[in-house]
Amino acid sequence: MEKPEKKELAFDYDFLNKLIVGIGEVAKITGVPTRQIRYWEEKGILHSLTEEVGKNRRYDYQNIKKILLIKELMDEGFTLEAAVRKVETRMKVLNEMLEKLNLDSSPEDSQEDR
Amino acid sequence: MEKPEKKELAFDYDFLNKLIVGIGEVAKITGVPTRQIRYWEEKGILHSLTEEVGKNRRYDYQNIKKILLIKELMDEGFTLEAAVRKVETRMKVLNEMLEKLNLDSSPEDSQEDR
DNA sequence: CCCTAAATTGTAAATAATCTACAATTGCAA
DNA sequence: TTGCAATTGTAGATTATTTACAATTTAGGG
Repeated sequence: MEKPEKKELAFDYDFLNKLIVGIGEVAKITGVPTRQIRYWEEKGILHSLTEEVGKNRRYDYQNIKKILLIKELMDEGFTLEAAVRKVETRMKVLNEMLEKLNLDSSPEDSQEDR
Repeated sequence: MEKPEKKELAFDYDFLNKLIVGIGEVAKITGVPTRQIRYWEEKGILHSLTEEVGKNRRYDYQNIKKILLIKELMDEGFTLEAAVRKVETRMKVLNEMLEKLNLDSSPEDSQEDR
């Protein structure tokens, strides 16, 4: 059912987990300007992984995904608040999914071909 | 319409494609210090997506993957050169795979402007 | 041990990117 | 028009990255 090659790429939950990105890259990835990202965060919509105030903001996969989803909805005409409300439930699904996948792959990994 | 939830996470090739990361984040993700990443690049092993000299280096999924693979091999005792040689073939497989997946998933993606 | 080349590391000075905070502007609906 | 949500602008300070030159460590062969 599955080729050995496939495993290599499909899929890198491990990678997604380690993923950390600065605000500039998030802007490039999502198309949402840094200024706007900071604004959303200031409103409590996003929660970046900032270590301490003054230090640069860091975003994980979930954060980036959330930004993308909100942007999509707003492009369709939703207000920020409505978009956030709508995205909230999708994020719950996403989080549960990631959590589940983590449990599967965490116990003892990386004994790959060598 | 076309959104089975499963596809949402599994698998985000689209996301991997847009992914761009700064050198600091790459270091945190891979565990390879920034100084060493620059050294490898200077040797021609890596090719970051730097727009112009003086500007910050940017890395995509393939770059990060390559760094991770090289690091793994070196941790096992390979020299840098040997590790690079070994990784080169794996990267070819990875690239082909990504390319193929791109062809499959690209038509779905719509407006991207702004 | 000595030598050589590979591999890595250190650091200064300049530049790029991000930070916070305060203010201004736009868009829309009542 | 008024009011509020949403966004945008920017100055000045701070953090992160850049290049370049040099020093250090590591592994093998002689």
